[in-house]
Amino acid sequence: MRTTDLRIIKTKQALHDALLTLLSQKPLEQISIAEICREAKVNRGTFYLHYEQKEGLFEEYFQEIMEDLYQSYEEPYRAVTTLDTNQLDPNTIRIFHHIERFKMFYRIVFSKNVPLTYYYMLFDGIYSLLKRDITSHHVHQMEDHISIDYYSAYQANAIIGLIIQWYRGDFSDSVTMLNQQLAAILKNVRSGG
Amino acid sequence: MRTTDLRIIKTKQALHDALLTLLSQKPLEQISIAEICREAKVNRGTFYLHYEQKEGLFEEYFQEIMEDLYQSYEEPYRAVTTLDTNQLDPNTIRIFHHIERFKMFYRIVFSKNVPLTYYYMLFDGIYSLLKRDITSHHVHQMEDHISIDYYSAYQANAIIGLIIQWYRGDFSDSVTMLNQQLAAILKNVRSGG
DNA sequence: TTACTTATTGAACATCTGTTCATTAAAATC
DNA sequence: GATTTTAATGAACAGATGTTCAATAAGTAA
Repeated sequence: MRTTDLRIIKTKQALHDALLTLLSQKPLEQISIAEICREAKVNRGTFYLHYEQKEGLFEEYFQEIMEDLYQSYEEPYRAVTTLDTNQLDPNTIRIFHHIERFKMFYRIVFSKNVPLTYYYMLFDGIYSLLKRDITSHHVHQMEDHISIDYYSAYQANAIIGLIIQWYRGDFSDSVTMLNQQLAAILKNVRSGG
Repeated sequence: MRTTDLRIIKTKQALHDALLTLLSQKPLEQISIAEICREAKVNRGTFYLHYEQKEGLFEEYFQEIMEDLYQSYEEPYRAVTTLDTNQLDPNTIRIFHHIERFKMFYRIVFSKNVPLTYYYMLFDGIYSLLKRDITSHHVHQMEDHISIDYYSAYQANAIIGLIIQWYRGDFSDSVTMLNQQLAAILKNVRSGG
């Protein structure tokens, strides 16, 4: 099962394409493994050679999306002009652009019947980005008995809380609005709300 | 389908009991609907008359757990003695006792392969408790352009972030530790960490 | 008790799941 | 190009899913 084998690459590509095609027609939970295999013209047994569930296949896409999240986070911050009130955590704030860009994807990730796995993938992504920053920039200012792991989990999931709220309003609020909300919350809480 | 019909009550009770029995033997994802029905001595078609998935059955238990959460939140705060550094949000802090009490349950709720539904049930529970408090106590001190909905979602999910971290360490940290972490984080962030 | 209402049953159906295995064929390696 | 390695196939399996339907029995109401 070396991943460089051309047969494996072809099979996976066919399954990827089939999943994308089907996802444009119906939600993930209504797509069966058998259906994906029919569409991909791949034997069903072959599917189980590479994945355990259709979710595993979906996860491979998610990895690519997470790559974009990391890059969004790294890239220099530009749209500061709209936010006059603060310059806090511009890094954090870029996350909403990423979500917006892949909102079709995140509509799946946040839907009720999907397994928690995807949630954790997003959580882990944001968590590790924040943890890196917290470790390097904030640790010297922090209460010394705060666990960095708990603190990072707290902050990462708080942001996802905003995203959940955003998702539940079908992403109808603008990215700017989300940025402002986060900025205002951080500012408010610091000044002792 | 009136819920007072004795036949319905008996059927649901049998399914509940069967689920509990099976949950003591294996995780939810390994339990099939057919298995539950065999154990409950209820026709499989009858199951579908009341629920769509086994998750729906599990949800009914969750409602009871949520009742306990609400009561935990309401009940007078007692264990303040361990927390000398602050008196902030004692209400919030009582949540960890509740999680601890039902940790067997929450091990299921936070496991990877379970649908997001349960997460949302917990989220909605904490969200509505916080929102009520935020609306009644904090609104006059808050930045006026902060949406209470976003703010509540932020705070509620932040707390769940701590719980996720706790869960991932198999709940080995003490409730006191969690209380201290939350208190320290809130204190830290307020003083401008 | 009787008559009415409706939840439950069992059977059947097409489809899906997860797994196994010998066979085939496509790659990698020499 | 020949040989070796191994991925993919097709067929078959027991069991699960989700749905339908007429028959039954358990409940409600008079």
